[in-house]
Amino acid sequence: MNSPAPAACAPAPAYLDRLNAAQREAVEYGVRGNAGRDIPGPLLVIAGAGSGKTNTLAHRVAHLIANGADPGRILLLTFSRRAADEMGRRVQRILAQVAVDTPWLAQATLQWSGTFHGIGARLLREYAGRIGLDPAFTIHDREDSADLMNLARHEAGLSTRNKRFPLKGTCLAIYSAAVNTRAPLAEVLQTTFPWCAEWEAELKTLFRAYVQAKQAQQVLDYDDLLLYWAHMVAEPALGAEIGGLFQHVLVDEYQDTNHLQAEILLAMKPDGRGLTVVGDDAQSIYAFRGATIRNILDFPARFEPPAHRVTLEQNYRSTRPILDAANAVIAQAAERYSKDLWSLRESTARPQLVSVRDDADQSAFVVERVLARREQGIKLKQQAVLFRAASHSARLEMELTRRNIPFVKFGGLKFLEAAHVKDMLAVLRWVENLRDRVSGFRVVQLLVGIGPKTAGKVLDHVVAAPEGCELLAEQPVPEAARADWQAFSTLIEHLRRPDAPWPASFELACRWYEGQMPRLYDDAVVRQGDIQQLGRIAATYPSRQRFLTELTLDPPSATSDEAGVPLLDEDYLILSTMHSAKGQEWNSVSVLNVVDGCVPSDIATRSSAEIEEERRLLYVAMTRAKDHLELLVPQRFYVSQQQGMGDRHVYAGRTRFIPNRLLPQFEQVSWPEPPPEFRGTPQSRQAALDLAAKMRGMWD
DNA sequence: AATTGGCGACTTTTT
DNA sequence: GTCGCCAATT
Repeated sequence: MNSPAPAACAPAPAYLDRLNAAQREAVEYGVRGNAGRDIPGPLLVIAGAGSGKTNTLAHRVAHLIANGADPGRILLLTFSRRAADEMGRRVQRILAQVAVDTPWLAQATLQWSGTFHGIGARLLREYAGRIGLDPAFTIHDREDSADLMNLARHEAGLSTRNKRFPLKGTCLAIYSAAVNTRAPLAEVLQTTFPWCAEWEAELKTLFRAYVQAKQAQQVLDYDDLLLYWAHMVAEPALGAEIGGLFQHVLVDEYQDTNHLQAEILLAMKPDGRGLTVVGDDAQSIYAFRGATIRNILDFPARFEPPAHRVTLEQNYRSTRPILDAANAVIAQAAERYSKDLWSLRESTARPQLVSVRDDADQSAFVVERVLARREQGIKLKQQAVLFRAASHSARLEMELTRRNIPFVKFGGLKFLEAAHVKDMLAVLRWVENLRDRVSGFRVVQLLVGIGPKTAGKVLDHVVAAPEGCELLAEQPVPEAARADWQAFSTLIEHLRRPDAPWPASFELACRWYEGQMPRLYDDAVVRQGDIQQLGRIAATYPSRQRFLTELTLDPPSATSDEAGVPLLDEDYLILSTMHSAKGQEWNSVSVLNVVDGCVPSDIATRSSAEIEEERRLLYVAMTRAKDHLELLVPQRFYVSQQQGMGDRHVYAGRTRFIPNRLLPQFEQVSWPEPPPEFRGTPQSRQAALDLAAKMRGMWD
């Protein structure tokens, strides 16, 4: 290695100067310039909101590489693909600065960075042969998995009971919760799905059938990517081999990992050497997905000696009044968190608590303020509107569209759930894996004259056929469908050839499907736009398999009002669910519907654990703001549909997370402001308002 | 056997 | 406004 190892007395590299003491400790812990032979012990970094977490992690990765670690043997696990990309960019930027004396460093790129699920998929394909898995397995997204669960549910005769059996989505949620928390079914039912507890035995049977179906069809669901990975590395020999691929494993957002993910890490790095985890227990918001705060709290004690712990408490993001308000909200949590955040960014502007009449006024207010701030030079991209559920922004979206303000919405995305997009993907997935029954069932029924019965027969024949000669053309389809079937089977056979070019074969499939669309959908023209959009995405992947895998694991995270990804240099407002806002920051943040029943969501107030998670969610939303924060409190809150068929409007109060004694942290605002000439009691205002004008108007 | 029409139940957050 | 299931119709 031609990199000069820094001597003990050499001045610290310049890139470390920008860090504060705690950040620097986190970056330098256990890193010694000896070409990476000495692997540091386990490290836990508790990084408060806005404390430079991403930057610190990126610096640690760069520092490891600069000190001789092999970039190809660093595994970086992030929460989303977007976070992985951002981290990669930052590491490269830092290395480029270091590389003045050591040019080879500038070439270093991370080979293994991505989400747990993405990395799992990649490892499973590489090790498929060793664990009895077909390397061409396809991956089901949540809806596909639910469909397969439904198939199993019908076959097990569970759909026609006198008593209603849980629906497919619920069954899958129960299954997933059991897998991800590694808890026995009875316990999961008891704690999370008490209303389904009576079905324990039937559910067990169903899950057994579901697993069998997946295996027969060579498909994996999201949970399998973790589950197979965990079982693979639990095998001592394989665990050591796969763990040994990586000198360093760094995990971001560790507070939102689940039991299964922790198991994977421990199996790969049993003594914790080379392991770094970063997170914030106050920002844990994915318990509904099996994440547990215990992972981060119990991390140090899992090792002997315990993991080293560094806490980043200085917040660089928010002004002091914003941080004070956020701290006050989280301080009321039942559990005391492990740090106190502080900021040096002075400001006299407190966050605003804005009282508006209803949804319409809320949207009008937000639009007005967003435009006003843009006038002051704050770009739309630097402003975000956050909300609890994707549907809460509907009214605002209408208003923005009406006033021609471009926006991009993150979270709650339905692009891949639209029927026509699913059709098209099912074609490709069936081509990839003819045993995939969910895809096949969908595709075959696209033809005229073929329904569930024929489709079932066809799929049985395909599976029964000897490997490699499925002879699609000779399937038992009714006379009426014969001609269409010929064209269709030729297409599929053609696409299945190993030398079928990509993305040209997408176009081919697309042309066939577009032929079916007018018959299937009244609004085929609109839907064709989506299919073309899909084609553009497909063209950015090197192969059909990569396209299918990565689209399932990392679906497009945003939609804009107009079809098509907005140009990067275009300015647009950010709309996002609070969950999708994780890890982001904006100059100004508006939070919609800060109302009880919404935050906390009234569906999530069954247990105190759920309420605590909602509190953290509000905390996450508030701490996204740098300079401006406004929380909107509509007095009349529109509820789209609730079980009780009461009013569609609910008069809800301000969220319970901001009780009266917290009010001094906020500036309280009413909107619309009463016009100056009518300032006074509400009664006098109204009395003065109408009558006088009407009297005069009578004689005009 | 496929398709169409109608009725009832449900509607968080996401890899 | 939508999804899933069932009965009537082609």
